[in-house]
Amino acid sequence: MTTSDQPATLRERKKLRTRQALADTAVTLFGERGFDSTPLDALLEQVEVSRRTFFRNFRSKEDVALTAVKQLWDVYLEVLDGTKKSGPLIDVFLDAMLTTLERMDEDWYRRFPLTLRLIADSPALDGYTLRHCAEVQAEIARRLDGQNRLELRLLIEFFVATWRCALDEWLPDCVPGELPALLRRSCSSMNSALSLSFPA
Amino acid sequence: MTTSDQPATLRERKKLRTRQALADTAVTLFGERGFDSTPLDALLEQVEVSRRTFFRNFRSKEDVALTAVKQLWDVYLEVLDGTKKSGPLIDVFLDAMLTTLERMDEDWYRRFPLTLRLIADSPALDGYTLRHCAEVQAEIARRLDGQNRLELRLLIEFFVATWRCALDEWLPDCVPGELPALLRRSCSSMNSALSLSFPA
DNA sequence: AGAGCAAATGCCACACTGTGGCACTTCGTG
DNA sequence: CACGAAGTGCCACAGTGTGGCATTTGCTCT
Repeated sequence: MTTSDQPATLRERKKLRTRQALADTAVTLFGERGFDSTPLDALLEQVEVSRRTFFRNFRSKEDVALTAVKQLWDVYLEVLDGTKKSGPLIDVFLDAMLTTLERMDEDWYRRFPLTLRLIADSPALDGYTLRHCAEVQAEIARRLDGQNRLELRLLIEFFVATWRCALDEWLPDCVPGELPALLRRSCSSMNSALSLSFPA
Repeated sequence: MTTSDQPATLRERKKLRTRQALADTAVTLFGERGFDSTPLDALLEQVEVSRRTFFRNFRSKEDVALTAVKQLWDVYLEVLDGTKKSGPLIDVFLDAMLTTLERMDEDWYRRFPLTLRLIADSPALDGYTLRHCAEVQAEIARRLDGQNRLELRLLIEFFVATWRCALDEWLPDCVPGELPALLRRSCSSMNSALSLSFPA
């Protein structure tokens, strides 16, 4: 479960509520009408906030649509920080993601698949997501900063790529319980992928 | 050297010239004033074409800035098609890229580093590039479509990621002759990256 | 409880990207 | 030389994102 620390002040709670309302309405509204073909104004009208307010809460139209993705990686970085990093790094990365998936709540498992479908349908959104992944990867590298930077960088790239492959296989059905197994399977295929020969 | 097949008709040559002028001026102009902070109008004014004409030649402002990147991958796909695909697939991918690098002409080696710096300075451009890479990867997968799709997909992801890592190391100096060696080194680090342990 | 303060919001205007319609020029072709 | 087609320019418009400024709303201190 995600730690939902409620802010004390009423003002902050109110702001958080509009943030959630925007993110929540975004995935459903964009899901119904398409991300590219839905004007931002449609979202603003439905949530009843002004453009000014929206852009104080989110950087862009893409940003609000990808809230679920960002939440995942935020939790992932937290989990990674609280992990004793020993043994094969790939296992560290994998275990951290499995733990992260356990921590996400039910509502997230409702919004995340919707978000993935938005991404699959919109190249612009996909590019934005990939860029976000790149930032997360840089952040991971920064926190683990060791000697062999090239190999570390490569491993991080490989892991995130493997994660995205697992998501692609998960996408059609999006049964929450199946995702960990798919991720494990992808990770266990990494080595044999490298030694793949042609023809098969 | 890139195959510069000149179109017979005068009209097509003219159109091609404006295309090249736009792409060429774009990298230098954006390089001087920054991609995000340079209005498209500045480019149009310098090349003396209307917006209408520009958007018939390029999909977006990002598109014209990334011409060199697209050219690289276009050639890469050609080379890959003309390669006898046998043995370890990773070597096939690597060799194809080495061949591709040999085929690019001098002017490309002037524009490509400029483009990389643009990308490094602009998140939006970076996202667009990553998205383009994803499309290329899908295209590669389509052409090799074999049995074990997951592992093939993984390998392609890994290779392109490794290529991008090599580019990052190449970026500071951008000496054309050094790129192949950097790419070889990155590729030869792939296996050890997977078995990386912590602490180092 | 009331006054003052700071944060959040809404409204307005603007810059920039990208698209579609339409007229005009220019090139290719009979 | 004339006709058709491709290319181009001009114009207007939708949509995204930003900044200024007044107003409201919640917080805090007396």
